[in-house]
Amino acid sequence: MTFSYKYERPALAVDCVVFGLDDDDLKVLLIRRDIEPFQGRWALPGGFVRMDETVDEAAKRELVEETGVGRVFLEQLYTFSALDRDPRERVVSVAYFALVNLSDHRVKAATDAREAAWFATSDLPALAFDHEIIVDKALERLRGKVRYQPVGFELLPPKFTLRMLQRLYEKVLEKALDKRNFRKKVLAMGLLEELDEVEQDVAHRAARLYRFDKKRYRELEKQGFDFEL
Amino acid sequence: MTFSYKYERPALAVDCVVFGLDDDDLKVLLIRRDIEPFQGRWALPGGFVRMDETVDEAAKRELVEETGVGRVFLEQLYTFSALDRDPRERVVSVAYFALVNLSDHRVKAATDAREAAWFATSDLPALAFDHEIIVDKALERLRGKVRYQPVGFELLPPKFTLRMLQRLYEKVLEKALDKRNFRKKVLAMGLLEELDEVEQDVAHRAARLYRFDKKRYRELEKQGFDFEL
DNA sequence: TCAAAAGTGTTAAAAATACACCCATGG
DNA sequence: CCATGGGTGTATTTTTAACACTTTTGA
Repeated sequence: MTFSYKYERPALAVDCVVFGLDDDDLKVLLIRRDIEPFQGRWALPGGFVRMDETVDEAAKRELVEETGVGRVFLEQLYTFSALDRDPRERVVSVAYFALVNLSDHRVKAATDAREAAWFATSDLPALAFDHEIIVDKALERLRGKVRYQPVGFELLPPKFTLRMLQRLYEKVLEKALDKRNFRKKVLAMGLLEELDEVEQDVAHRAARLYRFDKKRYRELEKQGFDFEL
Repeated sequence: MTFSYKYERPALAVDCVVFGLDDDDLKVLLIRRDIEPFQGRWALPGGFVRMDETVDEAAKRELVEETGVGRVFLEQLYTFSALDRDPRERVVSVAYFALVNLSDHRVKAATDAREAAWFATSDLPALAFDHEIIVDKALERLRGKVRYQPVGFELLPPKFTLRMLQRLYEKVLEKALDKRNFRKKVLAMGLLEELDEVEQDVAHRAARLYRFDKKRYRELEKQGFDFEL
């Protein structure tokens, strides 16, 4: 069966830039292509948009299908449409960027049918299509966003130490931050719930755990509060 | 002649939210639809993407064709893909937002073959398709952007008074600003070139004209300078 | 007892805010 | 001469930046 149109149309796809943070680096989730074009190369998870789903839904679906990653922060990034971005035919792709708590997803991605792996943003392999450009755009967006929206927390487990939070900001913004000033500022916002728990299994004094108070943030937001770090 | 594909594909369109500023208000450029669906309703300028152009190019082209607006600030906004956004068939639309100096374009738009007109953002008519949602998204983006990128100048003539600049920020951000503090801050950035000219034909003391120094901005930007107002 | 990171305050500089009057110009 | 907006400075508060030592814990 085929579908006929009066005018020629590009194919429509989605691609997802999934960021995760581990002890060392900010990472991106890639899958290895098992078909041409770019067979064997690493690429962003993605695929074609179906007629019964929005592009948001397509991005979510592809993410689950290809990497097992579900229930994560996912936001539309940019639409890429260079005429030759796919050698087969004209494909316009709506890119998304996602933030996940890497420790939740480390295993899944590695055990999926298709080879999937995390790569440090500072050390990416050659990518298929225009995916390097897409990753660059996503990084730029993440760096801009993290400063005035509380999206960084999506990269951490629900309970985290202030040190983990600071490292996150340092990795994303690529600059060192002063510990005391950072703690002062972040606590002054009143968005962190101080828990009666400390981290486990560390070879030194255990740090207190905190939780991001989403409810409180939404309240403050309504009152015109601007997150800023 | 028709084009056949193995899988069904949505049509791909672009829509442009063109902002202009006049003495009273922030305005949006709309055109009146002369065909169904939504015949007679006001809508955003836009149209279908051709196979030999990127979506950026399509947006530029449609803007010129439908409104005569060319050489303006134009930036991709968001891609809209709700299944029922067009009653005829599935159409995915990449929205753009544009900033123009309204005094340059006031006449052109009005004399074009198709009826085009500027509407205050605070008083829009009922729009075709999901165009109200698109305008809202564009407004949100403009408000966010104007504070940390020098895009506001695109809404002014090349030579402007500080009062005009302040009014721009007040209209876009929807809040009053203190005159002295505003002038201090904006001049302290060192991005305004003070001209040896004053405004003409005003019924009171004429204000000095300034020009935005784009070259200087790009230099500072390279050195890590962040515009902020 | 050592290594590693947790936790904690103060001071100085810079930036943001609040605020009011005289001046120049054209009608 | 009056109405309109142009142009200007200071004091206060708030925010940011710089900076170092003691404590806790597990190995």
